[in-house]
Amino acid sequence: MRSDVTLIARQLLGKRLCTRADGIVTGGLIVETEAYSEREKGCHAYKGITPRNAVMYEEGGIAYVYLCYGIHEMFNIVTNRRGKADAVLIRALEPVVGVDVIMQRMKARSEKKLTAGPGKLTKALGIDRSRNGRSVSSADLWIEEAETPEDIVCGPRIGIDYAGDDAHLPWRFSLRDNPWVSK
DNA sequence: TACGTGATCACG
DNA sequence: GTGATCACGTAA
Repeated sequence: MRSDVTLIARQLLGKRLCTRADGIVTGGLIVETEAYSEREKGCHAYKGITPRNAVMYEEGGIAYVYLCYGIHEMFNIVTNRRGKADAVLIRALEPVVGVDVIMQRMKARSEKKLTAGPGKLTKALGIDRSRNGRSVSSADLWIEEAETPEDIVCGPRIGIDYAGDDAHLPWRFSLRDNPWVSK
């Protein structure tokens, strides 16, 4: 293993995720993540490789973006070595860079809850499936060191009841009491 | 709590 | 081809 996906999910908290979309830079602090691994039933790669999940099997450091419920783009970071399908879903951000643009994209008047949820933050940062398989260390999509989290909490992942026992794994991580964490 | 929404995948 | 399902968000 390159590194355990749950460790990487924790380490991503507090970092700043930025994109350039339509020539505009927006970004936010990562405050909530979830880990997924091919060895548990919550993961898209549990039953093996398919056209959709193929990028999860690539060398880590690229994006896995897919459409969920026909509406929402979901943004993950692939984390393991080639052939080992692990990924971290980014579930919530605290908006920091280009907040005015983010508010326009979200058609919001208040900054509240702009990016609290995996489907919302992709819209806010202009991430869609065209980013699938692209590096997360590029001029259009990158991660910066920012804050060192003081208090991380974990719990079961959201929306994966189909995973049976694995739905109870405490693989969701967030910053304690952070107001930008999703419901 | 209910449902929109359309890609995806396991069938045949 | 077809149909069930889905790592959500919003309205109510």
